Amino acid sequence: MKRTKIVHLLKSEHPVDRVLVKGWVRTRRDSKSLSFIEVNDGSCLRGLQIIADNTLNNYESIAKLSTGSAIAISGKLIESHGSGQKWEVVADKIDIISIAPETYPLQKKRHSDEFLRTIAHLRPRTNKYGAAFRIRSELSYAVHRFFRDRGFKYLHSPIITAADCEGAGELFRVTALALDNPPTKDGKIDYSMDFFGTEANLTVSGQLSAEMFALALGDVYTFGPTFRAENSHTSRHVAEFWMVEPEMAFCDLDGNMDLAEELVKNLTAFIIKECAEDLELFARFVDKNLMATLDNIASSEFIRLPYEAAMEILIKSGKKFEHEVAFGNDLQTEHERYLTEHHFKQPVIVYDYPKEIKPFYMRLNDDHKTVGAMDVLVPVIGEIVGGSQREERLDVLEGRMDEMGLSKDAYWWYLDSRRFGSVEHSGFGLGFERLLMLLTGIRNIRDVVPFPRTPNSIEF
RNA sequence: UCCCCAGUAGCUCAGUUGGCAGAGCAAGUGGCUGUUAACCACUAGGUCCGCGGUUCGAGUCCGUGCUGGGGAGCCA
Repeated sequence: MKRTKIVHLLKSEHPVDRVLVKGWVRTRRDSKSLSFIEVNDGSCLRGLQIIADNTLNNYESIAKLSTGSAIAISGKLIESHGSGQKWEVVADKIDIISIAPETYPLQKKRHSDEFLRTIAHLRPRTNKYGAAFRIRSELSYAVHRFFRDRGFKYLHSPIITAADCEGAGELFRVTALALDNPPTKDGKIDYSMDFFGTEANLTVSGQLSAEMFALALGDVYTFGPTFRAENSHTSRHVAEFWMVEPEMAFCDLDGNMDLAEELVKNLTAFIIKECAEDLELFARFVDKNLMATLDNIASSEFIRLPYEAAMEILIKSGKKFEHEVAFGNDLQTEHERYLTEHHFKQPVIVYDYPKEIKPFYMRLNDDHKTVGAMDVLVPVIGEIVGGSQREERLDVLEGRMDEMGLSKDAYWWYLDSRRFGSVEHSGFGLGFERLLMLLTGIRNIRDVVPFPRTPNSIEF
C-alpha cells in the first residue's frame, strides 16, 4: 500500500477506511488504554494524531516511543473524538521503523535559534525551520514562475569565473594548484600553471553573463549561488547565498524599477496565498506584525525618489545620524531604515546615485554627476534589490573604465557587446535570502539558509 | 576588520557584597487520565568555556585565549 502524506489527509473531506502514514514522532501522550502519538512527515506544518489502542500486539513498545522516532501506521482516518483536530488515525498496526534514543537533541519545547544552528542537520525537523524551508522552496518556484509567465529565459551563468567583477567584495579563489607547494615565477604564484591558465574565482554576480544573453534572447534571468569572501559578521551576510538577476534588453531605468517592484509584490502575494499555514507560525511566534507588513508590500505603490531627494529628507529630518548625510556619501543602513521605517513606512526605491559610489557599468546620466542606479529598500532588512540601467555607449563606458583604472583588455568580450548592436538595457539583483527574511520575519540570514556558510563556520 | 554583550545540568536560564551549585523543561521510574506544550510524585544529572592571576576562599574580581550573539563597515 502506498503511503499518504499528512498534508493530504488533513485536507480530507471524508473518512478513509484504510490509510498508510509514515513519519516521525513529535510527542506522545498516554491515557489509560490509549497512546496519542503526534506524527509529522514534513509535508506540512501540522502533525497527525494517531490513536494507538493498548490491544495492539506491540503496544508495550509503542507506549515507549520517543520524540524523533520513525514509525509507519496503517489504520482508519476518522473524525477526531478530541477537540484539538478535525481528523485522526486509529491505528490497526504500527511498525516501528527506528527509535530515536533519549540523546536526540530536539525536545518538544522551544529551542533557541543559536542552539539550533549548532545542530543545523536536525533543525529542519522543528516546526519553525520546517516551515521556513518549505516557504523557501515555494519561493524559488515562484521566482521561476514569475519570469516564465513574462517570457524571460532562465540563464545558467557560470559559477567559476575569471572576471574580477568590478572589485565587488572579496573573492573566493578557485585553484587546482597544490597549495603547499605552488609553482612560482618571480617569487609570485604562477597562475599560468593553474587549471584555467589564469586566476579564477567563484562568481560574485552573474550580471555580466546575463547582459550578454539579454542582448541575444531579450529578457533573461539568472538564479543561482553567489559567493563573497567578505569577513562580515552580521545577521544579513553569508558567504554563499542565492541571487535572482534579471536583465532586459530595450529597457530603461523606469522599466527596471517597474519589474523590481512587480517581482517583489508578486512573490509576496504568492507566499501569502500559497504558504498561509506556514506563514501563520511566523506571524504568531516570530513577528506579530508580519501579515500587516506583507499586505503592505503586496498592495502599496513603492515610493520612488531620486538619491538627492532622499538626502534632503534625511537632512530635513533633523535626526542625528552616526554617519554624515551629504551628497556624495552612500546611504548607510541607518539612513535606509529611517526612510523605510519612519518616514515612509513602506518600501522605497532610491535611484540616480552619484557616479563615484557606483560601479563602472552603470549608465551615466545627462547631468554627468549621477548614474541610473536604483536600490529597493524595505523596512528592517534594508537593501533587497540593487540594479541599474547599463551603460550601452562604448565611448562613455571606456571612459568610465579608464577613470576607475580598469583593464579594458580583460573586459574585451563585455565591450564587444557595445560594439555590435548595442542597445539600452537594464537589470538588477535580488537577494533571495533577504527576501525570505522579509517574508518570514526571520531576523538572521543564517536561519533561512539550509546550511549557512559564514566566517569560521562550514561544519554541515 | 572595529565596537558592545554573553558562555553555569541535555535545553532555557537564576545565582545577592567573593563564603557548601539552583529552578523550569527534557530524560528515567511509578501513578492518573480521549490526551493535545497533558498532569502528579520521585530519581538521576555539573571540567560553572579553556589557561593564568589576585585571595584564607573565585561561578562571582583581574588578564588572556576560544566560541556564540548584537551592532558598524562592505553588500544582496
